[in-house]
Order: sequence, then structure tokens, then C-alpha cells
Amino acid sequence: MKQRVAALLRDKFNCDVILEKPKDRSFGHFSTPIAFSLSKELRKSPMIIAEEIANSFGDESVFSAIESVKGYINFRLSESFLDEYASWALTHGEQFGSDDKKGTILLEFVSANPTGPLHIGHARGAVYGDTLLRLGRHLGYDMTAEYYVNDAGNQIDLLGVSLQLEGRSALLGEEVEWPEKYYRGDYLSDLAREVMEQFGEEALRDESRQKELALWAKDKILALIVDDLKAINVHFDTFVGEASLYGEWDRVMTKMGDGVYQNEGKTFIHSSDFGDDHDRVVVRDDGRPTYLAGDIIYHNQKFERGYEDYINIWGADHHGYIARVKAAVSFLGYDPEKLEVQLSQMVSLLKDGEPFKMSKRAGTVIQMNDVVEEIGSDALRFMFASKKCDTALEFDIEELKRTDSSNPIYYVQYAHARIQTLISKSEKSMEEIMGSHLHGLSADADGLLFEALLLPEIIEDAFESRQAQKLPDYLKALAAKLHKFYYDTRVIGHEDEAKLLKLLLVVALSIRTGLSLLGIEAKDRM
RNA sequence: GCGUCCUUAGCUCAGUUGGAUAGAGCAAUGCCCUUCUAAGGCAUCGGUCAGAGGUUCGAAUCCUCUAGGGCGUACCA
Repeated sequence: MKQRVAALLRDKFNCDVILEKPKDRSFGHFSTPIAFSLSKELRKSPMIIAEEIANSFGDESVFSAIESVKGYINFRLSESFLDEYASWALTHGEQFGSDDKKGTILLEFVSANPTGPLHIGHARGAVYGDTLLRLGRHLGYDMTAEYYVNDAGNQIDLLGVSLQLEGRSALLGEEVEWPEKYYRGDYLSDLAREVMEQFGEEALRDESRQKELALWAKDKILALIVDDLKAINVHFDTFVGEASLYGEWDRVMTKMGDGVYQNEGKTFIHSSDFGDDHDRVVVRDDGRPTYLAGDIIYHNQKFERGYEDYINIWGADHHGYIARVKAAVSFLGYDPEKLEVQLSQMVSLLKDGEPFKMSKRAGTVIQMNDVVEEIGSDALRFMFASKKCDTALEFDIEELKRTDSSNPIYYVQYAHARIQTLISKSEKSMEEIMGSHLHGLSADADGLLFEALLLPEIIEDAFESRQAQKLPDYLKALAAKLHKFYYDTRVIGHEDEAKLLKLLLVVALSIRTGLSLLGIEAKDRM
């Protein structure tokens, strides 16, 4: 809708025109402050320019009025345009707002280590990534959702050690000496019990079997993670394991050429060329690769698979990592601009007003699945999706557990359910509803219709700007308009009943479509 | 110290590539069910957009500095 208006104006002025929605609807549907920017060039006052421009439009079927007010040019869309657009939306159903954008995008997100269940911080990245995925696919992009599994390195060794110690301590009652770093938590006790049943008590004591147990446990934990994600409607297309990549190592090193160098028996990467504080070690002097090495081969593999764009969603604690990986991508001969890294800031928790520190090793994490059990996937997703992800988010655990009406997801769902109720109570046939024309609507009804028809541009804006929170914000605003309209207007028995129901069908469509892009199913009844 | 993200109502957060009177939810106070679901609506209260300068017709938004906070600054992941 906005695109259509913008295109009209672009033809007229030969340049892109800023279009905005006036806060005060009496100013029309769209407005532009273009006269202000033209005034310097034309040496005329904005008011006069706006007046001239407004008068220069002939009869456009799209607009019913074009007025200049205090230098702004305000456009009012015509009823026939809005009605046509609404009918078009209704016949397209949940494809409303879809597009045929071209491009292949590899989206990597979550990628949590398979050493424990997902905690609440991971959930934010998962929700953000999955929302982007749904938005991008709706717009037509060919997107692949990928999970990078760190199944090599120290943390896997640590997992093996932790598993054995947990088993010996909790199950066998032995006094064990805990190392400085180790994992703990209920999931480890469960796994240790399984080890006992499946491999016998000896497996918990035999240090030579640590690696074997770690690899076994890693798969079990990854399965747990996948289940956790499934519970919030997050699904991945591909999983790439770090360990599976090391066969490529020599080739990748050669490919990086002068990007890497040897010093004191170690291999370094010239990451300082890309703004990193200093060059980083990729291979230690004992030949063991560092964490960065895995990411280098992984990104090489990603680029060799030939996507047009790459989006990584990382926790904010990895931000120092961007320069290093971009350096590697560049040394490998690819354009680092194609790799876009979105950081999802920390989620910090308060408990009774006091900061609550989470530590995976100390076992004081808030697990995602516990929260999902308390408040449900819909509320969790809606809450995380509502916050832009580059701000640290703070919330009280107790507050998050609340399931009363203060939760905005109920507000939006209720709006949809109210419309469904009206549709089912009305005796108007679908033919009659669809056949009616949205002419002569009240100002409130017109505002509601216009808001509902904004969905496509919200979707596009939310995805292209990577600001997923724009969608839930929009849904809340649309629901608010609906609730007000519902209160003010008794639809059943209204002389324009069919017409109003058509309007409400558009609203329901936008809510339903918007929610599904958030991984939430709209409710017909509450 | 350096890098980076941030600071908007009592709390949690929005604020459209700089635009018309800075918004919502929660909390607080008071109204509205013989009205299609009150999981709702209306009203009131609440702001030096951290502070100071600058650019501009116009700044919460852009630039500089200052203060405060998160994260990073590992041959951990």
C-alpha cells in the first residue's frame, strides 16, 4: 500500500519521497515533509511549495484528497482503493504480506554448546532468529536455518569429566575432588544414571572412557536442546558439527595464504588488520586448534556452499569475535560484508529485586524449558520478540511467571477471538460479506481498516531492518484499535453488518498472519 | 586503559532512513457489564528523552565531550 503511494510520488518527483503515517489521523493516511527539504533548493517557503505540489495532482484513483497543511503534504486514500486492497488481501489469506524477494540466506542461530539444556538467555536468540526466519521466508527469501554444534574442544572433555564425577558423587556416594571448572545440574545426574544402566558402574570410574562418554552425552544433550526448541516452535534445517570439519583444516589454512603466519611454534591470524586488538592464536604450540579455528573452517564451509547472504545471531558476549571471523572470511577470499552478525544482548534476571547471577557451572541457570512450562511458548515468544535485541533486557523471574491479563499476548489473542465470535454469530453469508464494499466507513472504522492493511510493510520493514519487535508492536496497536472499535460499535444487527464484518475479517487476517510469523497460533476462542 | 552496546514516565520497554502535541503495558486513582466474551473500554496521575555543547527551518534520533551501566579485551568456549 505504502509502496504503491511511494511509487506514484517517485514518478512525480524523480526521487524517493519520505512517507510517514501522521499520528493524528485527521491529517490523512500518509504525509510527506518533502516541501521542507525542497524549500532551500527552490528558495521558497515550505508552505507555498506544499500548496503547489498538492494542487498539481490531477484526478488519481488512489487518493481522495491531497492537502497541504503547515508545509506538510497529506494524502488521503480513496475508499475504492482501500476496498479493492482489502478484498485482494482477503482472497490471498495468510499469504497476505508475502512477496517474491530473491536471494538465498544462511541464518545461523542458537548454536549453544551441547553441554547442557538451553537457558533463558538462549531463548532470546532462538526467538529472534526464528522470527527473522519466518519473516524472511514470508517475503520470499530462500532461507536455511542452521545450528552450529561445538562438539569438539575443551568443553567436550569437561563434559566427560563432569559426567563421571557427577555419577560417582551422586549415584555411588563417593567423595570426589571437583576440578575448578565443571558442569552440573539435574540433566547430568539423569545422564549419569543412564550411563550406569547402559554401560555399567565401571564406565563412571574408567578415565580412559571419558571421551567416549562425552560424545555419547553430547548427542543426548543435543536431542534435549532440539526438544526444547521444538517446544517454542523453533526448527532447524541443518546441523553442522565442529568435529566433522577438521578434515578440511590443511586446505583452509592454505586458502588463507598470508592471512595466517607462524610464530613461536603457533599459528596466528592477522585479525588486527580488521580492528581486532591483536592477532589471535589459531593453533597452539602443541598442535591443538583453538575455538577460533573451528569457526574459521565452519565459515569457509558456509561460503563454499554459496549462499548470497549470511546472518549470524550471536550472544552479545561474542561481539569481540566479529572482527576475527570477518578477518578470516576476507583472507579466505570472500566478501566480509556478506556476513552480517546480529547480537542478541544479555538477558539478566532479578529475583525479588536483587540481581540473580546465572552460572552454568554452578547449576544456577534458569532453564528455558522451566519458563516455557510456567508461562507457555506463546507468551515467551511474544515477550522476547517485543524487545529489540540490542538492548540488555532485565526482568523479574516472578513477574515473568505471571499469566494474568497483564500479558500482552492475551490482549492480541483476545482481539482475534472476539472477531471470530462475531463471524460465527452473524447470520450473514460469506458471499454477502465479501460482496460488500467498504464505502462510507466512520472515521474509527477507516482507521482500523488502514491499520490492518499496514501488515505487509510492517513485515518488510521488520525483516529488512532486522528489528523484529516492530511486528509485535504493530499487533498490539492493531488489537488496541480493534478492542476500542468493538466497544464502541455493536456489529451484530448493525445496518452495515456485512460491511463491518468484512472490515473485521481483514483485521483478523492481519492478526493471524502476524502471530504466525511470530510462531504463535491465533486462537478462535478464549 | 582500549573496543563495543546502551541510558526515554515509579517499573519493563516502543518511538517509523531527523518531522506536526514524546507513546504503550504494568503500578496508582476513579468510572463503564439488562450492550456481540469486562482476558475489554474511558478518564486521571506520571517526562529537563542521563548531562553539556554543536549541526539543522526542525533533534529522543546525527556529531563531539562528560557522567553512569552491560559485555568484550584468553593459547575458555
